Amino acid sequence: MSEVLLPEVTVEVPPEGLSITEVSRATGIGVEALRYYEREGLLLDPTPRDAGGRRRYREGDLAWIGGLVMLRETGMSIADIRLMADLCRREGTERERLELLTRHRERVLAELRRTQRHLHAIEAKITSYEAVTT
Amino acid sequence: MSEVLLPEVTVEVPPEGLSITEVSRATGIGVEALRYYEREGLLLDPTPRDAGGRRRYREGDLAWIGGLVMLRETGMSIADIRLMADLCRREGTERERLELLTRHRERVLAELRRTQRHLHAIEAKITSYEAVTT
DNA sequence: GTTTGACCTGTAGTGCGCTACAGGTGGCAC
DNA sequence: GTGCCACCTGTAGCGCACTACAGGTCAAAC
Repeated sequence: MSEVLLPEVTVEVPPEGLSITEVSRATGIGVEALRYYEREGLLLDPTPRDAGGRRRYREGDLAWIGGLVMLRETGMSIADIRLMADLCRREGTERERLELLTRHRERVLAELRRTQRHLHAIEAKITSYEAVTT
Repeated sequence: MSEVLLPEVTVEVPPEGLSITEVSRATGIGVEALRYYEREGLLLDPTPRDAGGRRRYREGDLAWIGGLVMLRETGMSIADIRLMADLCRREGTERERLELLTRHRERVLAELRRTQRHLHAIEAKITSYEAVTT
């Protein structure tokens, strides 16, 4: 079975899991950043280890990391992601999770709209330069 | 005459210009940041001063700052904005300015599309939580 | 058995973009 | 003339999110 990590990324996860370097390559997150996220409590639970103490990421770990990437890349702070992880560890916190996500969505939407406005202005400038440089 | 600073912000600029605090309020940029931008060579030319050495921003200064805000808020680095300012001080650099802007537009567009993809995923999650918490 | 290399922990350092003083000046209000 | 306040310069400090060691372990490769 293969795991949909991000809309544009799919990974095959063998039964023994993936090494940290493999996850890094699949997600685009650096190895040090992956360890940092774990240290900071951003993962749902500590990554399972093999006999030698090395991290082995399973499908569930990958799924969570996929979500984490989306939150990070849309600008959610480390502190808020930790909050989300803390909530997801406790049952009956669905309402709070929903609130956190909803507030995040509002911020992302506002930022998206602002960027689009600015983009239009930038494109107008580009057009005027194109007229000059032809 | 009133100046269109940003698509959503218009300022009345008196003939003697605006003080740094007034510009700060109009643009949302902090006073310290405005001084920092000037120090870093992000302004087209040093802001004109009154007899006492205080900055007095005129329409032209405001127009440039409006553009600067758009570049910053779409994620252009301080270094690249300085580059743009350097180019705009020299004539015959229109082609380079166009290139810089075009590369920036590509980055902004890519980021915008990624954010939109992530937003869809976040909204799907929100929907599923809404189903649970009703 | 030793070399190689990927991994580990713990801690210190980095880059960016501000932000916060400290210490001083200029001009108006009273 | 003395408060007071907004402004000035110069420099130091900060918050965030990593990133880079140093020094060590473990397992397979030779």
